[in-house]
Amino acid sequence: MIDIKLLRDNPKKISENLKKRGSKIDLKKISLTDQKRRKLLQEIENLRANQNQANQAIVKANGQEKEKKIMAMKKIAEEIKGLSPKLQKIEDEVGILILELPNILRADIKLGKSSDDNEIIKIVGKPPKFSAKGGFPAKDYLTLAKELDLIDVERAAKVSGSRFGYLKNETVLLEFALVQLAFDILRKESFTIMVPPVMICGQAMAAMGFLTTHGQDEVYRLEKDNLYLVGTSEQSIGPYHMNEILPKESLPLRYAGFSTCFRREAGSYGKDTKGILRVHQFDKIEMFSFTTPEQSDKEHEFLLSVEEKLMQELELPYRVVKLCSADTGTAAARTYDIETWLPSENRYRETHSTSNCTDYQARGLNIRYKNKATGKNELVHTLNGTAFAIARLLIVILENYQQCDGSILVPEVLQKYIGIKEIRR
RNA sequence: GGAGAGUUGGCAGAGUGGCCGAAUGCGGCGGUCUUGAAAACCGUUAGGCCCCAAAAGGGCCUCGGGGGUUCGAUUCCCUCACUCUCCGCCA
Repeated sequence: MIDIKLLRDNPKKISENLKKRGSKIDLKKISLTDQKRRKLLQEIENLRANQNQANQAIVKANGQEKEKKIMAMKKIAEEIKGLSPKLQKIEDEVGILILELPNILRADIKLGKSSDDNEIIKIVGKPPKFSAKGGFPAKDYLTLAKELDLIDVERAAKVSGSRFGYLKNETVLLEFALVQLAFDILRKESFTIMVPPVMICGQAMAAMGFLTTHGQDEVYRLEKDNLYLVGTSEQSIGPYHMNEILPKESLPLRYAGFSTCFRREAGSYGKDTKGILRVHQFDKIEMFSFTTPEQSDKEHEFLLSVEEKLMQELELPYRVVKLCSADTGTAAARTYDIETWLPSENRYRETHSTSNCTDYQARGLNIRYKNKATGKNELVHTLNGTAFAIARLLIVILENYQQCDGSILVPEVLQKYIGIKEIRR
């Protein structure tokens, strides 16, 4: 969440930010509710101050006088009891409204209306030219997977419904090879690797910025146990340091988590319905950093560079895109996507995303560090980035590494992990 | 799933209705002493919110979370969460 004080001190900054993002949130309503809240809070605090003073007097008094004073206090106690639920209600209201406000965009974010306005930062590698090179048209990954018995979505539909898949045979080997490659590289870059919980409590989910009215539709909730399934391990790594004050020397603090990710994909009916590009369940390795405010932009570039390194190791053609104002997610102040070439669609598709969430998540999580210069505890910045979203990586590997004879080469860097050089039947 | 015990500051650990944001010890920070260090001694050491343009200052809240009893709750009651021990079940 953003700092509610900003609503008082610099509401213009917020309204301009909302405008850039194309958001229609009613700022006035939040502002008025907050004013009401503070007024009521003052009232109650004054009454409590009275009460506290009077209680001191009661301690010292005796006999009849004590009785008298106690009787007098009953009225104030009643008054406070009457006001408290009102305050509670209005605080809840403000709490919900403030969660809707998106993070303040970084100054370098380009104004835009949709993903069409995203900036292409760079293009690395060349898309393979199938018809020219091998004299054959590129098959899409589902065709390849069917021919080679690598992915089964038909039977998954029977067992689980739409948007699920079984990985089979070499795709399973490839998954674990990708995991090993990622962890090998990330450990060298001082990430602490982890396998985090995939079920988290509501407080953690809300603090990470995923329980907005809009976001709620996207997450699975386990009603009986009041737990949420994570849509990315970012959601369980961020809260790892909830309510802690981190030693400044430890920053930047880097984690990389492997987890299954669960997404309802509520708003995406009809979009990417085939195959495993957009599924309810997939595995992913996610990077996550805690930094000081000064470090975070540099760390963002670092996370992007790690993503690129991983892609270059696999020798996949990709481009880097900086999302425009309208396409940047609620919690993020800046987001870069990596889009990898997908031959069957003859275009780049998103495989990675890295965001600087500045203090937006840290505020809700209450994660701080001691700033020695000011002597105060200040909020850290949090950043996240995809190392490998396995399902999508499998797709781009299968398609980009396909051969004219229908087999698929295993990227060289992965061969040592699985002991085979190609997939063929 | 059943039975029991617990949850207090950075840590350990007192406190069983008001003088308790909280004894004491350890740790941390600063100082004295010392060429330097250790020891000893002295001092200091939680967080959040509100008012105030800011500073100064003032106020409120927090003893696992929430609720209740009471003029007043760390202390009594209810409830939830978590931790530990034993039994059952289980990979």
